[in-house]
Amino acid sequence: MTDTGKRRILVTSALPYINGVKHLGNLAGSMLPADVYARFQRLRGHDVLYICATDEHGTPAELAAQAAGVSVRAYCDEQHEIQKKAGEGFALSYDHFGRSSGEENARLTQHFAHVLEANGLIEERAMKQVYSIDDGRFLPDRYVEGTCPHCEFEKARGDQCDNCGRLLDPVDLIDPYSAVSGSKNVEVRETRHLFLRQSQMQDTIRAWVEASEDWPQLARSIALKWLDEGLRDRAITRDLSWGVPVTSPDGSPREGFENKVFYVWFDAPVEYIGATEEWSKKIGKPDEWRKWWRTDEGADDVEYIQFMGKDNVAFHTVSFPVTIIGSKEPWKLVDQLKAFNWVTWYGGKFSTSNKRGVFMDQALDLLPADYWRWYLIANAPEGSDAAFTWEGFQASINSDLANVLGNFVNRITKYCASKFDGKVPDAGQPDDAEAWIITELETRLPQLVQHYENMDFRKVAAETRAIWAAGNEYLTKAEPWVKYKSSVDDAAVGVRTGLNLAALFGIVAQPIIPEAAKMILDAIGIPEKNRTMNAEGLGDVAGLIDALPHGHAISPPDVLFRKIEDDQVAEWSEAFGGEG
RNA sequence: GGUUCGGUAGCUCAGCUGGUUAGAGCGCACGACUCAUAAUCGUGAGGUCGGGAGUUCAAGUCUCCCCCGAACCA
Repeated sequence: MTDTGKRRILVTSALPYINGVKHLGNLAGSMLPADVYARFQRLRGHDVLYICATDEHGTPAELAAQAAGVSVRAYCDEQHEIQKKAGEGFALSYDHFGRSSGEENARLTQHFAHVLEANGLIEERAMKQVYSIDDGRFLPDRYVEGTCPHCEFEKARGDQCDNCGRLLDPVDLIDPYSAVSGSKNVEVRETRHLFLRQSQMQDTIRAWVEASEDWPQLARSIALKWLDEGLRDRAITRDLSWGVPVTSPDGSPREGFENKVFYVWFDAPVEYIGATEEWSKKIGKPDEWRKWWRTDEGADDVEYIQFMGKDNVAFHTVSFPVTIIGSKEPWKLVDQLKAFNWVTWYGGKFSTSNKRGVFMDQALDLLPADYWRWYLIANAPEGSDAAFTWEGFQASINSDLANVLGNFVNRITKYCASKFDGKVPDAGQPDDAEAWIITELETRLPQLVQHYENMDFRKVAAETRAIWAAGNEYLTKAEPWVKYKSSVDDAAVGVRTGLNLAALFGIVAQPIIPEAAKMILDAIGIPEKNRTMNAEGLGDVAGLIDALPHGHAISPPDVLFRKIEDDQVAEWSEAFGGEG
């Protein structure tokens, strides 16, 4: 933190794989909470950089492109745009949404490989691998299929058997054949690959993990589990054409690796840095990324927070740190991790083929992004897996958004329009009701901020809702519609305070439901510069509830949230699955 | 199989280092109000905190065993 109190916060969310639109569970487990957090910290006045990207390399992308009958590059170009659009549709406020297939990532990945090798952490090793004579190439794990040596399933993939679930080595398959051409004309040949000697880094990584005492329990225990089992050396190259080429330090193709690329898990996390460099170029400051990633060039005061699903924890706490720390260069390491469990569909898995679950693009065809954002944050899979159900979704939206927030804004703005000419009333003095709401907010607003800082998203949503609910309670106490009959001035205080509360509710709603929040703040006419959640603003509650200029004109917004009807739930359950 | 995390009101969950009558939201019942998207506000019913044993002056909160669920195992 600088002496102005302005923090520099780097936020990344796990890179979604290029292969297809993500479902709500993927959204809820990394991109969405990262966005909510980034938005909050920006509103606090901090310097936030939120980076994400598509993870494009690897066998699944090649296979999908092949199935679609297009080149991998074309396939990724198309899929990247689709995912980018889906992200925009959900109002994900990336500063940059990059691509791991970009040149920045390639250069950085090659750089890391070179320095790691210079530090003795990468070595070439010979290994046996399946070679397809008809295809004229070595076959990476998933390109080989055959009979499982354990269960005799006939279509086991080289890396894993879909029948018995065991992990396999492709050379152990019985009657192997090429998944590319179907040719059985294959043989086991010796080839060479680069291995990352993670075992050498065991103690260093353990010391780093153990020093990171404030990591959440989920992240820490997964990391320590891996370390307890011992880090294994892993091959970081594959026989593919789609990926980061393996080069010599001078940039030329490495001898014997002309037809190989780095394995996707090695280059993907480097894209956090690569995407930041892409952003840097985009804003016309090609060296700016270094201030976020090089501790010797200004990144020493950066707070770096990673958001990810639990499946990614090992890569972020062990694998990628091996790369970063092993380079012995002053790169920024993660400070805080937030790991999520899964969102399930009625307790089961999302499945495209079985019509179970809603994917990001489909969701936006049904309802505005805010509806999904609210539900997924209020029910974030933090402590354990969380089940999405239409019934829970309906209850949450109708109660929290439509009844508590939407109706509050509606009732106070409409009443103001009908009785006070749509202008913030000037008359009247605060009394007990105003004192009550001030006390209420003086305890709740700091709690809200604390929950954000702790990244407790369910609590963030619950506290946000409680603040909105306090507005309704206030109106019951102030009852301007009753006072209006005896004293218009007494009623005026309640309306004025109510309008200011509506504005405040819009402000605190911004990180979670940005679009609806904007509608509220626009309707009340809050200038952009007054929409912050900084410490000074939230600290002066008495000022907050009388902040609008007296006489200022407001206009009731349209209905903010339409309720979800029972027949819609029935229809969507039919279309997307439901009721287990 | 190993490891980890869970099992608290009908539902979804909070309950930090053990300490007054175990909490919230939804749902439900009743009442109030009428500005509002039949919204809101209040009150209440409802739990032997998965089961068993133990430690302690005191356990949802610690220990052991068992049952059930979920996840991870490169």
